[in-house]
Amino acid sequence: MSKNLTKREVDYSKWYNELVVKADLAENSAVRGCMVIKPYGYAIWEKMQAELDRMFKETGHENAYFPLFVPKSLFEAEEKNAEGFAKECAVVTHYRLQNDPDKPGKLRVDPTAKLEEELVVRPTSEAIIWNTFKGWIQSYRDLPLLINQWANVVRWEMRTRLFLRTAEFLWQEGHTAHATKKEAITEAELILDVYGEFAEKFMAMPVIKGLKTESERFAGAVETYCIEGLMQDGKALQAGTSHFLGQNFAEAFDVKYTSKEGKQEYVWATSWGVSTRLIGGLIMTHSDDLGLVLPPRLAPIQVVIVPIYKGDEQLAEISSKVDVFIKEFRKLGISVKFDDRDTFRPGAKFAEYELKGVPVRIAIGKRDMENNTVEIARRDTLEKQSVSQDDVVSVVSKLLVEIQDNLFNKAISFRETHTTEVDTFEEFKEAIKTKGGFVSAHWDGTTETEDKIKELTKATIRCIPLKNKIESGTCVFTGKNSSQRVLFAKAY
RNA sequence: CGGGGUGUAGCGUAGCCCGGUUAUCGCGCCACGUUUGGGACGUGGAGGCCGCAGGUUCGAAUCCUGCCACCCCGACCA
Repeated sequence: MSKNLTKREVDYSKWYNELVVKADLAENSAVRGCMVIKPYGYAIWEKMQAELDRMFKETGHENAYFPLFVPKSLFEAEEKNAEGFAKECAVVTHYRLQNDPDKPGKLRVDPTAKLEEELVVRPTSEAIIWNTFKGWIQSYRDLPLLINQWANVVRWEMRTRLFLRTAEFLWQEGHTAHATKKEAITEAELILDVYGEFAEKFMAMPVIKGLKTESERFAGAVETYCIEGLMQDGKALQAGTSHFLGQNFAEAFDVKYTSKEGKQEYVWATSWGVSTRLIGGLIMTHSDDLGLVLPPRLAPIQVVIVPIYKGDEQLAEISSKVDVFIKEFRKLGISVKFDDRDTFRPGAKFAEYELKGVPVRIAIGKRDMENNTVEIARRDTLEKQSVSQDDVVSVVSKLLVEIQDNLFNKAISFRETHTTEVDTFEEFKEAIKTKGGFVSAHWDGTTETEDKIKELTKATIRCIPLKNKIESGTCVFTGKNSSQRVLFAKAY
């Protein structure tokens, strides 16, 4: 499984295990595909959460929390949405266990404790939230309603893949209600920009903003916007989506408001989300054979200091110097860890922090103490330099910015060299098969053509880029007229 | 749900075809000592219902039957 995370055939299980272990309850297939996220992996998620949460709040959104369980009758209210998720819902049917009369010491479901109405474990929360919004919205003065929820959801996928498609995952889901169509579309696009900025500025993962085709659209949406990243193995990753829901949910849940003119109107809606899949994207965008490579802005530990010493006396001397650095780093908001464990040798520590993707490592030993220097190593290029102790803090803080930029630039140039414009289906097949990455081609706009191409090449339309230039051409498959290119790729 | 594969210590494995003492090796773990500028070394030690249940046999990790789990490839999907 972990081997699928990048193209290289190396054993990633070791560093992968630093982040996550799969839930593995003996003899129990029920939790297949769920994750146990270990503290270090979770810390990355917390960093992501913090930044996204800040960005949502800066754009006027508020957090709230809604139930995990959705009564089936609510779930099925918006038909397309219900139909789209029906195949992957976990359902609660009973509320009590009892001792099993046939098997002492074992429990069974109490057959008398059957629920009147089944409860769906949320695969997404539109239904329960819109049922609640009905009570919150009466007047145009109640709008816009801009709500976000941090939560877990469950989607019972047939096949799971760690971080990218787990049965249970953590995410944020935004749900908004607006007075006008225009305002709702603006909101969906605003969030897409937030996601794009987060991906590029924080994750250093370049993304293409675009629109989904009809077949890839969210169930119940009028339009689905997305950001698409490109992983090192040439496969695309849908990293976030923002949906313009029209009035579908307002109609399904009868959410109306009284306008300034005194008329009853249905509200307009959006929903949007990103999940722990982003951790998978982060891993697959930057990691190398030595382990994770984390962009400084999301690294739980930005700088690690490893002392090299013989005996307590040397350690004490080094520690008092390091204490000064730590104070200065903290003053600048740089997270720093001093690893003075005497149970591991320096080499083992170096390897460990490379595995964990810590952007900058400082080593300081007796020799450095004599020369008033430290050794600074950067994770992205693995370069080392000797720096005067007087300059450590300024050098490192510049280096963190440089690493962040370098990771982004590297990923951008990877994407550039793995994006191919083609005009014939032969070129198309060749590009998908041998090179991977994005293939930019004209498409006649029909689902039939999209399906055929998928069948023949396994590539799907990732998006119709928003910043597309209009150029007339002919569909790479059918030869029909087309006004713009779309991006195809094999995807996760 | 279809097609293929694999289950042996915390992890990775040898042994299985061709049944035969006390199940192999490496990593990791524990103790002591020596070490410490790129994953240290030595000595000693702990850890196994060989996936589960039946069967064949004097004898099963090995052969047979059934079941279970996991992985890969499809269908589905953020």
